[in-house]
Amino acid sequence: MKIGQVAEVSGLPAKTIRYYESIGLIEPAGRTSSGYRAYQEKDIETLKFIQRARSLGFSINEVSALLTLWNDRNRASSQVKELAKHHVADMDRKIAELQSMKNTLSNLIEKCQGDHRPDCPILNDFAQTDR
Amino acid sequence: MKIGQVAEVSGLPAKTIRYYESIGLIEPAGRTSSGYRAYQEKDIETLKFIQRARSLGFSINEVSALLTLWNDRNRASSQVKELAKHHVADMDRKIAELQSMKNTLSNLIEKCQGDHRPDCPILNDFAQTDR
DNA sequence: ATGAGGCTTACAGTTACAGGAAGGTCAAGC
DNA sequence: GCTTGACCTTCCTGTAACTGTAAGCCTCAT
Repeated sequence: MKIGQVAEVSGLPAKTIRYYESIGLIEPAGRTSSGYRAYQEKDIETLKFIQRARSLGFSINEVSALLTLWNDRNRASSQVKELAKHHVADMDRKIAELQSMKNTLSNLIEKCQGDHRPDCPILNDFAQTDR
Repeated sequence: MKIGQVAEVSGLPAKTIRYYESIGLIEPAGRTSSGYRAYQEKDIETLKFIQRARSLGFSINEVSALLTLWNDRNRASSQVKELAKHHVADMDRKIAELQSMKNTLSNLIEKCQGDHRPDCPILNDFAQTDR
């Protein structure tokens, strides 16, 4: 299979697949006689695995760790669980931060008339020096 | 005031202040005879404004727009409100995305024993080819 | 054999800075 | 007068995870 088809079935852009190879996340693919990348079933499964993990927000480094665990028949499931829990904790932190920023800004928006007049509580708040 | 003190009162690292100058977000600061940046009260207010806007998650580009609006005595408050609402919508999207990823992963985590045994529903799910 | 579309590499651009090197400046202390 | 240490300067590199673009092969159908 050539990279274009692999891109379709894996859900990852061809460009991204080449990138993953370039940073060493995946093994260099085999090549046809003319130099095109040639993928095996196993490679495609790996790329699908990566796509799935990335879509859940794991970083490339985390995905790399997950791949290692996946390929280690004897790993303890606790290792995977720990990694996943860390990631959930990260997401929780980000959600809380976004929520807090959103709440603050929403409050300011409510106070702003939003008409043709220049007076704006949002800008006034940003400009407030004593907070 | 020199950049170090400005960093303290504005809450922005000196490095960041220089960076903002380099990308044109703020006007180049004045200089002392020996070449150090010298800041006026107005500059400091601007930097505080930027810090506040950035802390609410506005991008540099958005902050730039906000600064322009702030300096335009005749802008309509509706312009500011629109910009802010866009940003809240962005944050809402991000929150929803994170929440969805978190829910999916949390479900998988619950199913994983997390003990010394290798069997792991999380990895199994990632490896699932038919989804 | 020719044209379309897929593949190749390589390099630049994105966002918002942080780290570090090499060197100039300033105030205080001996 | 000199040194020391803190602060300042510019310049370059690195980060995360790609995306865009250019210039040039390869393949296949007509």
